[in-house]
Amino acid sequence: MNSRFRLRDELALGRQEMSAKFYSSPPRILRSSESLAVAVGSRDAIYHLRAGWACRFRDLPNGRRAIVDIYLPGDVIGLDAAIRTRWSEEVLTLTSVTVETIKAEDALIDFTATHSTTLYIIWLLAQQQRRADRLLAALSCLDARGRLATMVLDLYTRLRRRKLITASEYNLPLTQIQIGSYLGLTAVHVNRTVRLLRDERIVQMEKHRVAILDLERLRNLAQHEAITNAGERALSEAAD
Amino acid sequence: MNSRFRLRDELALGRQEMSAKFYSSPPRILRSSESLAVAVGSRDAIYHLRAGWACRFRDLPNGRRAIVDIYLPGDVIGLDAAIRTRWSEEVLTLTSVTVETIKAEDALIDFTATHSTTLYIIWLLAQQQRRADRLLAALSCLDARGRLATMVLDLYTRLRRRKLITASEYNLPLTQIQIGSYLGLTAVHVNRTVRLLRDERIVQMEKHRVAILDLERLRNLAQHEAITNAGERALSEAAD
DNA sequence: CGATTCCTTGAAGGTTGTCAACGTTGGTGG
DNA sequence: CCACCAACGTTGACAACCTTCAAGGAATCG
Repeated sequence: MNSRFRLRDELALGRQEMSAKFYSSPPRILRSSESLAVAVGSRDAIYHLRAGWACRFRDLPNGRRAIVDIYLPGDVIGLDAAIRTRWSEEVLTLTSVTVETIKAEDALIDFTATHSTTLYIIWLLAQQQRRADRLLAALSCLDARGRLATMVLDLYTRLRRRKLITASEYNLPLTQIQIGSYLGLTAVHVNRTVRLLRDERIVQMEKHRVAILDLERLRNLAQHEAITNAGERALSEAAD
Repeated sequence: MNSRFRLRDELALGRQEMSAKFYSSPPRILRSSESLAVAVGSRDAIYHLRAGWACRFRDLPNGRRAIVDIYLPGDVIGLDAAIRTRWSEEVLTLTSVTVETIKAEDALIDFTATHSTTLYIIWLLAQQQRRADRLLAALSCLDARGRLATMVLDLYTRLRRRKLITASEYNLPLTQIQIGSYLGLTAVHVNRTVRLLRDERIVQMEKHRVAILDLERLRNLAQHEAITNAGERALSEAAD
């Protein structure tokens, strides 16, 4: 139990230290729909998203695109890319964005020199994996309604945890085409499903604005069990 | 360029050091279809799979199961779980298995004390993320044939890279139900798709035995571009 | 050698994709 | 300020893919 709290403190410390490192670099402002790598001019860089949204995607030869992750303000991008062997993925801004940048090679050596930042990096990578697993389960097991519910709920939870919103309403800067790429659906069917959820008075989505009307039914659709262990939630929030 | 090779060496070193740490623990033998956490009696442990296959999955309240990752001999399991906040996932053996185990709390502190093992951990986590991303893209963009092709090709590549096979043929200890859970399909449809690929003389699958008959068409189905950069492949193999 | 699990196959129905057309919005330049 | 253009959103009809249900056969394990 004791080591739990020590871990919590280490992570919080690691986050602060990392934040400080990023803060010493000049922030850059990017427009919407820009490629991070192209805009910054380097492929091996680590980014700290200070404001705005971004996404990581994969283009297939057949012309389809899969969005594999969505980044919110506060997220760190490219930690794994620094070591990643090949690069079949890119990061695109979804809104105009403010990022702090560090050259990957310097950064990784730098970060791993300190124990707390090392742990924080591992924690960040684990979080990212967790997001991927959740999306994977949704794509694998749920129909369009369930997937959309999962996305709405996930983003809601992340925004709330980070105190970027307080109400059950937020801005979603994704086109229906992009939502489709994220959920493995066509834009047409996303449209139909959005209408469905609105008619059922579960979620209202229009003009990049999302309002959750019935959180319980939304959780149910997303097959998301809402059991929360207070102690572990504290850990998860400590470093966020 | 120079730092590339230094990184390669660091990773190889980290792998050796970690291997040695695992080697000092008594190996355990588990039967097929056992839960790792239950069998070992601890939830927060890190495993080194010395022999056999395993998988990580997520059960949804509606009774469906999503297999989110497959582990092969040589894989390290549970690195992220050590720090992971909650545990909605479990690991199940697919065959009888030999594992080396380390208590997570000790291990993480131990591993992150050395720079090379730290880098190796990050590399392992990045690899795992990469697998998840590939699967995500397959589920999102491909139909049943494409997904099955992706799985067959992925496992083939991993086994080959690790020198566990040399021919284009290998043992696949998954039932069609499990393949379905992995690819987001029903067992019935997996069955039909297997037949399809066999009739087209692309892949032969029967009795847990896979034989690739036409690698090029398989790559095509999986929408997998086969560009390989020699230098980066060397990096990827160094630590594998 | 039961008994269970897994594989296999057919028929029917549901979900999602495709195609096509039109309305809406937002940005740009005349 | 308006006109234009290019995305994006919306809707309907139809086809394709996949699931469900059902039942029988094969394999595996105690």
